[in-house]
Amino acid sequence: MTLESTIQLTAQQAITNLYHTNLPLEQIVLQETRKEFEGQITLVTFPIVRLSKKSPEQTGLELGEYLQKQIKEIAGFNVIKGFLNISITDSYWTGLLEGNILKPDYGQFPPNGKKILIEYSSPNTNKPMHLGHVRNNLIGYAIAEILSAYGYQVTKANLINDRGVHICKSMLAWQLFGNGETPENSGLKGDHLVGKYYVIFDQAYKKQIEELKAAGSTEEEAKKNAPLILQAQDLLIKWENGDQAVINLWKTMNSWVYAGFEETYKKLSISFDKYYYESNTYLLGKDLIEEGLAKNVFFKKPDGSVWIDLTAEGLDEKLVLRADGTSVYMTQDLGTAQLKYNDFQMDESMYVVGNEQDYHFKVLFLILKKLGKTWANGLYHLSYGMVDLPSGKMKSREGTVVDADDLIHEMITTAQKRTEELGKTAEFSTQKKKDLYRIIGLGALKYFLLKVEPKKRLLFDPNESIDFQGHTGPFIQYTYARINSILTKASYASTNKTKRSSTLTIIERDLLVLLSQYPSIIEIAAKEYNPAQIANYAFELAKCYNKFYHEEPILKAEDNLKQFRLDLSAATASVIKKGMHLLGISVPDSM
RNA sequence: GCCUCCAUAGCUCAGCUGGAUAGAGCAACGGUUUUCUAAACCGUGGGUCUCAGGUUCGAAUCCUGAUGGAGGUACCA
Repeated sequence: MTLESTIQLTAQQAITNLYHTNLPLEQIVLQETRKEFEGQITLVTFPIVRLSKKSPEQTGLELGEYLQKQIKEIAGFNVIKGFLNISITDSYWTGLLEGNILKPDYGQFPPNGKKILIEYSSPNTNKPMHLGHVRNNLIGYAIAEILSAYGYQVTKANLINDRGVHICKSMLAWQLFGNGETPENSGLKGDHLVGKYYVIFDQAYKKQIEELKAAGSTEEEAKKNAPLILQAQDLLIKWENGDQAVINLWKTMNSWVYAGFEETYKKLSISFDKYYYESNTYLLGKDLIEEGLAKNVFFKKPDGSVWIDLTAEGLDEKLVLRADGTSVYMTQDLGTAQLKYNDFQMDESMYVVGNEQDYHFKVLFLILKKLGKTWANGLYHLSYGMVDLPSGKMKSREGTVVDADDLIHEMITTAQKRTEELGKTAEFSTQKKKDLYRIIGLGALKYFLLKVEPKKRLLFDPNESIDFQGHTGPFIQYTYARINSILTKASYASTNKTKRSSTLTIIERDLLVLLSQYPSIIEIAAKEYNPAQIANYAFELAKCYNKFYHEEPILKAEDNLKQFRLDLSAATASVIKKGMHLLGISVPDSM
């Protein structure tokens, strides 16, 4: 049991004994004591005043005395208005170091027996990834790590959108204009090569539309009748019919894209346990349509199309199967949801997908519930905000995208430049430098994207480089490197007993209090599905350590104190490393 | 039209199960290096928490409405 819950329970007991009434536990509010007051834990006594029928001050005093008598870790208290500020003994805080914080599994919750499947990334194979995908990848990966630390058994899945008319557009453009270009003979990364033809298609298509309009067609007719779009649609039909030549081309071009994606994932240290391919799942779901018709969840319109009426839920009617019997997005997703459940029997299934699809997922989950799928209650859409540029939304076809590979490269280059300017790495080996620049550059990028709550939209200005100072990844990495340097110089080894002869300094205690909060931060991040909680905590911790580092000598302290401060430093380094690891960010030994 | 989400310092963001004087970083200005890594630390200035009501001992936080912004509302995905 944590000290906080002990205080809560004892306070509840105190209310029963002193005032002869009961107060539910959740109404006993504890918060961190604000810096300007003495104490570490504060009990808000306003809600209790109406039970005690005494002034807030008197109530606070009575509760404080009761708590101090019952709980040996309480060293003292003070009352200011409706706030009972409780001071905890130094030995409690120092005891946490060896007892908890320095243990290798600090922050790892025991298994909770629940399985969760997290689908994220889910790229299309017609173009390379951009900054929006990077945000998706990082959020998905971080959530997987956080939930894993919280005790879930996590499976990371990637559903690749590898078929459809958009893929055929790239294929067609390559056939028409490619002249046999391959990643090998052009030196282009596979996904970029395919993306290039996607853009070429679009340009040529637009040109045809203009020509048709000039010849008297309406915009709509032109879009529909342009030869290129007809050819692309023809290609899709051939693909669906298994035309060998088309399938071969599709396989070849997709293999280029996969090689490209793997490279990007590797650079981002993103990984998956399970891949689904839409080419294997796009026909699923039709049996669920039959099931829904039989259960009268769906209805058929005269033209044969199948719908669900959600007007009672405040939504619209939604198409689930086309009149010609072919699937729509919803059909596939229904089938894929069932497939995932058949594969894993998970308790929860998460989709990390942008907020532009909020409505789709609302409907998807609702339909599955209406179909009577009990597992549908475990479905969750982790909806995140779009990454916008100052000019607005990124659009692949208009070239207003921040390319993932370009950005990663730029970040690493910038990291190199900054580091060399500081001149600290002169004697590093070439390999060590290379690793370091990668760690710092990616640390800056990942932190930048993860420190913002997922649901909020994110503004990225390509003209303003991502910071390396202040509230950034490199700041935290630097703090780690600094600690590592001290520990190395001291040939640090953890002892079994951390003793602190004199009283703790304020900053030492602040640091210990922060360190003690790490597990509860993980819990909050896991419950909120919010990696930004971890990111902001790591920053607070690093900031607090830097202050400590400036205020107190470590290596020059006398033996007992020195060992304590080394333990404190080691604990901080360990928590920083773990926290950053949850975000997929590495920390360097020196920088 | 209807639905959903967002609005906090010049900029980027924390804080939101209601609690003390609303916090960081960047940018601006000033200071700290014979001392463990200055990617650091300390200080100054900067706020009608979009607006208007309501709930209450207490509202940035909850409720209602308005305004502004984003997204959705396709036999696209």
